[in-house]
Amino acid sequence: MKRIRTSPRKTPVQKRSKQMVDDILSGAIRVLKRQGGRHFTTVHVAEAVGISVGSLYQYFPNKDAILFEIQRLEWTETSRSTLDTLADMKMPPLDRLKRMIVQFFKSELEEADLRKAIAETGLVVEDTDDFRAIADRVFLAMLGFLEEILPHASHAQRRFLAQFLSLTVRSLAEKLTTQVHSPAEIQRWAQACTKMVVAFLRESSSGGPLMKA
Amino acid sequence: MKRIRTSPRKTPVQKRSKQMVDDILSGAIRVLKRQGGRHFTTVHVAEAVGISVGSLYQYFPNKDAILFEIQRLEWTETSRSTLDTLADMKMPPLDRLKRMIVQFFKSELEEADLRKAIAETGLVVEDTDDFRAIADRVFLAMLGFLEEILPHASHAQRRFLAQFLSLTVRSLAEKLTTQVHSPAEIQRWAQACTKMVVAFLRESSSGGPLMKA
Amino acid sequence: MKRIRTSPRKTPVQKRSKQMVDDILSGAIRVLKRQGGRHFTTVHVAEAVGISVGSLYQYFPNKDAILFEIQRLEWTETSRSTLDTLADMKMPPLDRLKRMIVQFFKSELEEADLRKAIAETGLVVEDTDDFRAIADRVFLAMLGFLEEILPHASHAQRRFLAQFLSLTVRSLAEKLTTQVHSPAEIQRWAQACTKMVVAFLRESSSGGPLMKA
Amino acid sequence: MKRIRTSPRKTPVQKRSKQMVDDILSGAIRVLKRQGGRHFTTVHVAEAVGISVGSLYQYFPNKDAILFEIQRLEWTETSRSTLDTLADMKMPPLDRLKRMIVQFFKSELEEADLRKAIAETGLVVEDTDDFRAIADRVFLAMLGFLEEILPHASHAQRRFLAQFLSLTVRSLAEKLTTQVHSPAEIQRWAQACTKMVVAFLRESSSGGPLMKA
DNA sequence: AATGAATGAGTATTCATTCAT
DNA sequence: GATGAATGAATACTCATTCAT
Repeated sequence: MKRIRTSPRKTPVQKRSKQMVDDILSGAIRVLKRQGGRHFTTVHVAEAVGISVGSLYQYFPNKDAILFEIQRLEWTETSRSTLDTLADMKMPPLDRLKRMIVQFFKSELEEADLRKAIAETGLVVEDTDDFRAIADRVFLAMLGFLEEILPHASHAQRRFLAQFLSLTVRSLAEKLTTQVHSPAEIQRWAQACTKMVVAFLRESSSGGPLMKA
Repeated sequence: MKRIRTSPRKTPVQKRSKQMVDDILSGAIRVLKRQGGRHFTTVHVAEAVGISVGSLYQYFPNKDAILFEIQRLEWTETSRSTLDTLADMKMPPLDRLKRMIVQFFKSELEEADLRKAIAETGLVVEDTDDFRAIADRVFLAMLGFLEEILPHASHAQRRFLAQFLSLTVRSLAEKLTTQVHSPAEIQRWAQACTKMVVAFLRESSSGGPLMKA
Repeated sequence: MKRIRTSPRKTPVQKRSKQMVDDILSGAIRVLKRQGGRHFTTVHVAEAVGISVGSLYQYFPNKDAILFEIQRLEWTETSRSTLDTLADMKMPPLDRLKRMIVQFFKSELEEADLRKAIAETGLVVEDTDDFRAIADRVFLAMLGFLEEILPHASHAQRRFLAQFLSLTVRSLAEKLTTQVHSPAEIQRWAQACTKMVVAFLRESSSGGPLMKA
Repeated sequence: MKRIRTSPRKTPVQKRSKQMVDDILSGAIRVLKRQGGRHFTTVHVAEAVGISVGSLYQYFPNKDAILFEIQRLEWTETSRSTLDTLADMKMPPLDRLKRMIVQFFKSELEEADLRKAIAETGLVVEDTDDFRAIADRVFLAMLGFLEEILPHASHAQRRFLAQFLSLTVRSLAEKLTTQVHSPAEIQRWAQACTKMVVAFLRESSSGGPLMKA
């Protein structure tokens, strides 16, 4: 089982390197979107960036590392903006939840073709430390949120719910956006998703009060 | 966009051929599970089956067709047993739903490593006629089920719900089983899933009665 | 250098065999014309004939032998009708020559696509006993013709001329018909060819008389 | 109908590349002459050149392109030296014609085995732009020559003659040299060919004067 | 005699990665 | 640091020929 070496050969420190890494990643994304995952080659990427393959390998130890980093960034970015919303105390909890879900679905829609291309690539990253780190962050945010709205639930129950809800929303959004591409439709699904999740939460808080929306 | 040619070059005749096709598929599955999707090659499969590459190509037009067929069979089988449960009139509706979800999660768990290997292969089959045919069958069964338990809902509403629920359950089950492998855990998630879905249905039937569980 | 085994594994004696051989050859010709030389395979031929590959090999020792036989037959047939004309004593000699050339060009035109397909096959047969046998027959006929019209030339001179004229006409006709496909054009070239040949003969007979046309 | 892609994937830069291309071509020619067209494989060529297959493909997009280039170069070279002779105003016209024909036959003799090997390869290039470009150049040169010696002929007549003579000489030389390999014999045939052509030209100029020989 | 499934060597082509310049 | 030519293992697929039934 081929381990994915993710770390760049040499840690990029200077700004120049950071810039280069970014350029490579956007070049790679361009190649993925344009040619699909089956034609994603290092030479293509280097060409798209306007550098040589050799230079590419100065910043990434191998091809998979590039794909991996693209995934990681997308997740990081999506989860960050998503969690910001969830933690935005200016809104009532359920509004935040709803907003977050809609936002998340939209952002998954935007990345749908990229995700498809990465899938064609054969890269599978679900069981990776970096991935789990992000998932953990989401988990914690969700846990915080649940403490807010389900103060009477047991800790264990909230832990489970946090994972359950994250995974449900994420998996549905990912799968959906590979099949449906109309923003209006996506919106509708996001609303249904919200409704379902809320119904579930309400049920789960039975006995205890669910905060009002 | 490379079309997947599914049908064998020559229609295999009789039982002997049927046997051969089955052997190839199980060989292919063995290779996938043992070596992962990245080493799934025609030669490996032929070796695993104990035949020559040439013979392989007598029964499948190309490598993708083998993977495709594995997927198709898995889906067909899973959806069939799943739908049988949903239509089993000996049980009250919500019991059937619950049972179906648990069953579905279990069967996805069994196929988890296979699905991962196929994913590593880079094959993307979501937008394929065969796939959609199966999805349609599931959709219709779900529609029938919803007519039973949500008799007062509009047709359009039921259509949407049918798609929504199918996709939700399927995407959650698939994603979950790539990460969690303990049957007990899976069971727990399946129950939560059921609870969520039922809560959602109850909410959706508000005004009208939801059959008793 | 791979020798071409031309003789069938077992000499076909009965009518049935003769018939079969013919069927195979016409099937092969059909395949050549339809699919071109690059896709000329034994299985295709067998299918076209409506028999099994195994049976094919009952009548021809290998694929090249089929191609070879097609060539041989075409040559035999073309040369036969051609030589008949040359030997048809009812016409004055130069009329026969002219007629023969025109006829030959036409028949090469008809076979042009077949010849192209065979060429794509990579079969080269020029230096083969069977080929030389036919060439010899043509040579002898031409020699006879030259005795008629150049009675005063030396034997050696006539021998050379016989070969020269045969090869000239044949090579021109073959090359021409791979490039020009309009019958009218071919006719025109055949006439020019005749004129050239006659001029040459007249010149070659200088001193002695060239028969009147 | 498979188009032949001639240009290399990437334009090779500078002299170094030019050298490499030349090396590959001579290696390919060596392979063709040594092993014949049936064993002309990319691996063999790479070995003969002393490089890897990968490098081969840096300079030629596919196998056919190599063969094609060999042919093209041979034609270019042969036609060039041939046309130089035909245009060499220091000699009287018919001497130039004679010399050209002899020269052409000799050069075809030298390339005979190469041509045979290429033929065995199954490559058919007659109806290709590059080929026609060369043929056109020959045609124009011949046309110029005919203006010189047949000033009274019509333009149309000269056009036809130019094509006719080119094709006649070329086809005869090619065919002959696949069968006869003695330089003395070739010489003799070239002379006969010249004589025939001149006789034909004389005839064609009847009425008008043909320059003195 | 006929069949056609099985064979497996053969081949073109790709592409991640290295390393001399 | 940058370059990009060179590498060559990897791999899908073909097809002439055989031979058990």
